[in-house]
Order: sequence, then C-alpha cells, then structure tokens
Amino acid sequence: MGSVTPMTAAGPAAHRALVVDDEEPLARLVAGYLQRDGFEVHVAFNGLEALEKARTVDPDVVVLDLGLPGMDGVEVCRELRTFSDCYVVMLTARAEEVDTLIGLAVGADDYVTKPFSPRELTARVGVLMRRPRRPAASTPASDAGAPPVPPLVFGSLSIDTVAREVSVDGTLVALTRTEFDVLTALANRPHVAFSRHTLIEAVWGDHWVGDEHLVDVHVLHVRRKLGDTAEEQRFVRTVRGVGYRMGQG
Amino acid sequence: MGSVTPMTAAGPAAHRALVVDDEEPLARLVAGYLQRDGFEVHVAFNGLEALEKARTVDPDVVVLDLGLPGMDGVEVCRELRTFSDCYVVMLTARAEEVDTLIGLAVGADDYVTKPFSPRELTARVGVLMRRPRRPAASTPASDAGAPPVPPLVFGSLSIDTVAREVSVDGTLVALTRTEFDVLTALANRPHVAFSRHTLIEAVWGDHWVGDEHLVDVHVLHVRRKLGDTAEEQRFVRTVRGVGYRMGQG
DNA sequence: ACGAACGATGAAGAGTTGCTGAAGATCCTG
DNA sequence: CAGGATCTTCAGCAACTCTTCATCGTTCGT
Repeated sequence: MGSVTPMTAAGPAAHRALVVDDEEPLARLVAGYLQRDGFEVHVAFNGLEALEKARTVDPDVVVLDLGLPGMDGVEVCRELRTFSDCYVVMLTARAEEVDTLIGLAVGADDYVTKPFSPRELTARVGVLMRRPRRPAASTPASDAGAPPVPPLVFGSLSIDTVAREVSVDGTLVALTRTEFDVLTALANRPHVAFSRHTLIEAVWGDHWVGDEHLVDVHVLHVRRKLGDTAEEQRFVRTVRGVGYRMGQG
Repeated sequence: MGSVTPMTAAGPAAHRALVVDDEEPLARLVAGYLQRDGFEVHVAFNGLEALEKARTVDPDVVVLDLGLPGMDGVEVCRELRTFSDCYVVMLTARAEEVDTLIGLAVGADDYVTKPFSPRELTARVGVLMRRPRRPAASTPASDAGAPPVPPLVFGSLSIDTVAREVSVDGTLVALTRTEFDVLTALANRPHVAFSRHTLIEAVWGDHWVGDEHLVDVHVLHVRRKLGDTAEEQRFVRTVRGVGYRMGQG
C-alpha cells in the first residue's frame, strides 16, 4: 500500500477544525496532524474560548477533550449543539467513560480514548468528513408526523406489521405470535431463501437450542391458515435442502 | 416508566445486527447485549457465512472481527460493501491497527479495540443507528429499499444466489441444492477452471471423502436441466484433465 | 492407429428431507 | 387453580436427492 494522501489542499483549506484541550502540547500535536491533512486548524484551551471560536470560525469538526478546567467537555458539546451541527470527536481518558457519555446523550459523533495515536485520531476525523453532513437537528422525538407503514402485500395476502394483522382476500386470518413472526420474517425480504437456522435467529433469537424442524411445524400452521398446502404454495414456498422463501417463483 | 422494555422477548425487531467472530463465546456475548438492546441478532463464525447471512438478512449493522480464519475482516468488509450500505463496526486486537485499517479505506464506520466492554460496543452501535444515513430503516416493515443483490448472468442463464433460483431464457429451472451449489461455485468465478477437488471443497467442505467423479454426475444433471449436452457446453464447460469451468472462452 | 486415460451416462440402493398428526410441555387468562 | 391456547418434540411416511458403480464413447500420447 502506498501513501494514502488525505486531500492535498493548499491555501484556504477545504475544511475547518477546532481542537480543544487544556494540555497545550497535546493540542498542538493534534492540530499539526490535522493541518497536514489539509485542515484549517484552530485551537482553544478552555470551554469558553472553544465556544467563542466555534461561533466565529464555524468549524466542520471539533476535537474536544472531556476533562477541561471549568466548563467540561460535556457542557461545551451541549452548548455547541445549540448553534452548530458540526461533527464532534470527544477525547476521554478512560474507556469506561465512553458508555457513560453516550448514555448521557451528549451528542458527540465519535469517541477516542487516551492514549491514542495522532494518526488514529486524524483518520477518524477523516472518516467523519466523508460522511454526508447531518441534516438539521436530530431530535429523537420527531416521530409525530411519522408516515403510516404500508402493509406487506403478496397477491391476495396482506400483512399489517404494525397492527400485527394478516388478511387473505380481505378476510382477517388469526395467526399466533410465532406464526406471525415467522411469516413476517420471510415477508420482510421477499424472494430471499432463508435457512431454518437464519429464520430461527430472526424469530427466536440466537441462544436458541432445539430441533430446527420446529420451523416446519409453524410453517405448516401458517400455510393452513392462509389456505395453502404443501402442493399449492402460493405464499410460503419450500426451498428444498435450504429452508423457506416468500414470494412467487 | 422505569423499565427499559427490552421489547417483547424476540421476534422481528426494528433493527437487525450481524455479529461476526470466530470466537464463539465472544460472539454470543456481544449478540446477547445487542439482543437486549432490541436488535434482531444473527451470528456468523467465518467470512463466508457472514456474507451469506448478510445477503439474506440485510442487517442494519455488522460487528466484524478483523482476525477471522480464512477470509479476514478486511476482505469481508470490502465484499459486503459491494451489495450493502449497512454500518460496519470493526473489532481489532491492537489499537495501532486502527489507523492502518482506516488508511486502507476498508470502509468501516467505527473501530473498537479489544479488549472492550460490551456496553461500550453496544453504545457505539447505538450511536451509529441514530445516524441519518439510512432514512427509513426504523420501520420494522417495508424493506423495499433494501439493495437487491444482482444475479449472476451468463448469456441467457441467470442465477439468483439469494433466492436460489436459476432461469434460462427467462424460464425457471429447478435445481437441487447440490446442483445449485456446484453451479454457483463455478459461476462465482467465471473463466476459472476448477479441479474436481477444489470444487468438492467449495461445495462439500474439506472433510469430504469419496469418489471425485461424483462431481461429474452433478454437472451432468446441471447441464441437462440447463439444456446443455456434452457436445454443446454453453454454460458449464469441461476442462479436460482438470475439471470444469464457467463461461465462454 | 492403438491402447490408456478420461469424461459422459444410466440405473439403483442408501440416505436425507419435508410434511403431517398427535401428544406432552408450557404459558396465559380468567 | 382450572381450562384453553400455544409451543415444542417426536415418529411415521412419502418423496426426493445423493452417491456409487458399471459401461460406453471420446480424446490424447506414442
């Protein structure tokens, strides 16, 4: 593998980065690497300064140390999010902190644990920059105007996955939970041949132990309720030597 | 409130995850955590199995160990990218590997270094799932947007590896499992001459014992069903003294 | 052109797979 | 706790598939 050459930009850089860390040598080190990667780099040594620079520079990505004096990284990140949708990479001292942070819904895009190699950090930043920029605010509670989920339709068979209702020729058919789950697992990927094992993982979860032919019985029941037989398989089809499949051949 | 509501036991969940690791206990551990987080979890223990499952279940996220036996994580990830745009979290043994991997442009979305806390991993996966890349992936139904896996085409012959369907001139041809596997093994690498031995390894696995000319019989059957004969070998061609080969040449 | 090696083919027994009914185990509801 | 619904296991059966084997035709080297 030759050089990877991460964008050879000269003059006004393509992207702006803000590095926030109270340990000046570390900040400078990271800044240097990012600069070499073609970023226009700005540095801040505390939370307030970081927010101020973020407002003026409008960076594409902020590398933010968690353990800042005064206003800590979490606070900075939260405040940052009120006026910017830039990417945030959080630096933490211990790996265990990461899940705490994520749990706090701080809103960072990536977490890097100290000690890290500068190249790892810059590489991760590179990955973020290649992502399409996030659209607006990612409010978790914007499910209000959620569009209705269309039913899965196979000829005269219709599966409402939300209501968990199945109908054939407009007539409701009562399936048990397992029967419904088996049918839906297949119907979610029409035409795809599922092995019994994969089907079991989908419906029962992995950790399951027992006879794989359990699936056969449930398929039998589904077929019966749907008006199918082993001879006429309109909906659930047998793929001999493999398992089952949904949809016309 | 209070309880996190781990979703009613199993059943088709909102998101699907595929965990790939040759160390079964570790894979199960990770799988368990993801399941608790509401994922429908599938497990694979080697690269080939991983790709096969990825094709059938179309996961939203793949947790992929770098050090797999045979086909390694990098290869799996590359191949995966040819038909899926799912998120990929790569597990690596050493931190230094991470920048190498990123440099190789493997295309993973996150990298976690062993040893890791399961909660950190699942938390990172959770972050990924909140990302906007896949717009409507949150609905349990309607996977219509799933990228279709392109069939293998040789003139008038078309092989749908996912549905396990073969058609000639648009007409479906019913192959048995072994016949299909033999044909697909050849078709996966067109122009490559397979020895009977290699073919047997590919289809039957390497622990097989018996007469190698078993392959001949299956090829015969495949040819017949495909409308070929020993004289007119449009699809499966004999390579005298070696074995068989797919495609013109 | 001749014999040896190789591939193609047909047939048949052994083995596998899927379907089905029934019965026991388990879960849920009232 | 009883009664019913549901899940799971089991065993028999029928159909299908795999594999082996013997034979025949073709190709290749000499």
